[in-house]
Amino acid sequence: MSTTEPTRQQTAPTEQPARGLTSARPKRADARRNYDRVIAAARSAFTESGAETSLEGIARRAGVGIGTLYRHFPTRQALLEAVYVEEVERLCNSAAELARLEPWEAFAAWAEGLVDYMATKLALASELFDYVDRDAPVFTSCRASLFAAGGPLLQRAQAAGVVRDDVDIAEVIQLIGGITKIQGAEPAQIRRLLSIALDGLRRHPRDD
Amino acid sequence: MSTTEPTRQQTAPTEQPARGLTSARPKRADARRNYDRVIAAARSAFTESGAETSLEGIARRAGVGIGTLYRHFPTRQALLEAVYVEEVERLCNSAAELARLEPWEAFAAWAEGLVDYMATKLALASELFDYVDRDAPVFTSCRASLFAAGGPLLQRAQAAGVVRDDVDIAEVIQLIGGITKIQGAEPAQIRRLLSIALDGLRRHPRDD
DNA sequence: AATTATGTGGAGGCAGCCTCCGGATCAGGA
DNA sequence: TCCTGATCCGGAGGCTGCCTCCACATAATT
Repeated sequence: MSTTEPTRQQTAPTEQPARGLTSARPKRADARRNYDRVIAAARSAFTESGAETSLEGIARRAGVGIGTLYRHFPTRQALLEAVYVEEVERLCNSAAELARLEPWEAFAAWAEGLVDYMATKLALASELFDYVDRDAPVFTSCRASLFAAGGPLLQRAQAAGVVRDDVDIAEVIQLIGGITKIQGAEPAQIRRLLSIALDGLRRHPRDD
Repeated sequence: MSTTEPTRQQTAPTEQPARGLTSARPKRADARRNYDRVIAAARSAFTESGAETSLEGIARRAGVGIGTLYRHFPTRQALLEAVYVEEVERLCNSAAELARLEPWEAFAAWAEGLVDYMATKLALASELFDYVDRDAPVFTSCRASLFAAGGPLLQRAQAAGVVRDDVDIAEVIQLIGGITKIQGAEPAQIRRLLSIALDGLRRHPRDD
């Protein structure tokens, strides 16, 4: 198990993973305005044209110079991340509400939400999931957020005996990430594939 | 406009899908020699440095001019495909031998072989699977080969009642492809994730 | 209003993609 | 063997996108 030990920090004591993820926003008014403009332009550009969109195009779209874009996001990755992080935060917040459902239902719903969501942001997900477990600074904490959000749901399901207990949230997310990255498949089909994978995770009480 | 659309005549009037996968080889001696050189260089370059390798580098490596490379492979895709096709053919041929095993074992073994194999060729697979179901001329027939090889194994397993029968080979391959594309995971971990997914496909005779 | 810290934007250097065509090379006939 | 047309080679060059750098502009502060 080379990569970061997944089973480690699922429940990490991260206090406000939800807010502190986004890299420090600039302070001056114009800087902040441009920062937001770039993110907005990037989000729509990535969503529409995939992650291949040129950064120069995004800058143009945002009405700023290419230099400004690079000032805020020194790397293509950084920009991808900034956009991605926002989206993930939103997703994580949904986990809280799912706690009301039955263990399995909650877990499955979260997984489905993840895929569903990713389906629309495939461009981002596809590019970013490639860097999971790599030297991704900000992305690591983002992943931690996902863990923190999904981990409890998984553990609850495992405690209830409806999910095999030899998996951790990192693996589940990787599995889902892999399915998410299937391109050329209808959203409905992806959901079906997910349900198959979930079925592999499930453990029927009277089973075995 | 992400990718250019020179997807014109790469295909040519392909006769047989099984053998004619590789695009028509050139006729003149020197041309054919260079064609083979480029493919060889591309294979090792892609395997070593991932699919990001520059075409110019491949041309240099092959000892030919960049123009020559483009003459034979008008598109980056075309080159990727040419290399990929050869590999897939080899994989497909292995399916025949698996027919001796039990239905489930044969099916699972094939799936594992697929992942195993892809793991080494991740660079290729990752890039190419993105184009599944897209306007990929030659690649389509290549996929057909995969279907032809894996389909019977799946059907046999379904007939024996050990695999749920509401899936087809295309979905299975997509599922596996998705898992294959999980990066940052150890081969062993990927195999575990596959086994989970396979478990979702499996149908125990006394189950349900 | 003046000063200073901070931010802007695009020119420019670099690399990779791809096209184009003058010249080299091959194949077949005299 | 030599000639000749068909075929193929290869790299210069145009283009786009990545990223850096810095003279200039603007917000914040005094």
